Amino acid sequence: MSATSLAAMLRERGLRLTPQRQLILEAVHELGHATPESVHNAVRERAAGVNITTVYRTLELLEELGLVNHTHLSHGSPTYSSAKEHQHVHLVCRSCGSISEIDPGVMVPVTEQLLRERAFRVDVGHVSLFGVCGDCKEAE
Amino acid sequence: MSATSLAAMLRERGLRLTPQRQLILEAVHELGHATPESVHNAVRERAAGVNITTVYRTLELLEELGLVNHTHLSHGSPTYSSAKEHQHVHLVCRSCGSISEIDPGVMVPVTEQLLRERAFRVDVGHVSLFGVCGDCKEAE
DNA sequence: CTGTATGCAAACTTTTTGCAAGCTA
DNA sequence: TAGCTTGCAAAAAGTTTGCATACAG
Repeated sequence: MSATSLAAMLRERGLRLTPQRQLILEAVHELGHATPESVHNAVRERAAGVNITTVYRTLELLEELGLVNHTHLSHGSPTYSSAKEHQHVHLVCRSCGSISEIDPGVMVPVTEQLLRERAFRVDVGHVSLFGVCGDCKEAE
Repeated sequence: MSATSLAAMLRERGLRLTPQRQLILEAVHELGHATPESVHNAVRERAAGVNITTVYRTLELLEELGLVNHTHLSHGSPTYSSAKEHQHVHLVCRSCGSISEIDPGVMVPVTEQLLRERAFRVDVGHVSLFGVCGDCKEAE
């Protein structure tokens, strides 16, 4: 996402491009799995004064624009990630808490069936699958 | 889930069967999609003194025992449901907020592939798929 | 200039923790 | 009786809101 295209998307809605919005979007890209708090920390390294409130408001805005998605990977805070760059499905181990990313291609059979049978269009960038990973399964 | 089998599962771990634990488990069964708050309300109709703290602690316990699962259907509170009775996958429309349940069979291709290729065992009772439902898609 | 965006502070909601008293086994 | 459980209160975490100031266009 370049600054100019972000600016264009904002302007289409009568909204403005601000340093905060650029920095927050960049932070989500760089962090990969970003909670509001981790975004806040990352942004403050570059611009000390940015407020957590602005982070919340901007993440919501970026999600409306379709630039980021959020999902719940564990208890507590939501996790945001870039919508455009390499979408992925999360595998969350409920035993050791590890999070891995897999190619969303694995979901194709499901998404096609749901589209066909229920006219439901799954947002693949939003999928988290919970379960037990190989390492923890051995240890059981 | 009968009271006696709950009692047995608890005793195996040196834990105790209490009225609160029975009521909370029953409430999850009856409610289907139960937030901690809705469980609290349901339980208080039968036993006024039960504290929200106990609801949180008990839901966590019941999840450890494998009797309930939780998932995040939207922003905010987690949603608990019975693990044993008819497992289902949730379809959550991010446009109108509607939640529908589908047969977990739709996930079989995915779960089998992940088990085969990554030794990851998906907990199907825990899956929520976000996207846009047919009605909202028409309206776009 | 106009009106959107931000920072600040405070309120709110949800969840967790510590501890004394109560109750199950 | 022993020690697991509960209720209560307070703290902690996470999120939202109102408003005056700052700033993008």
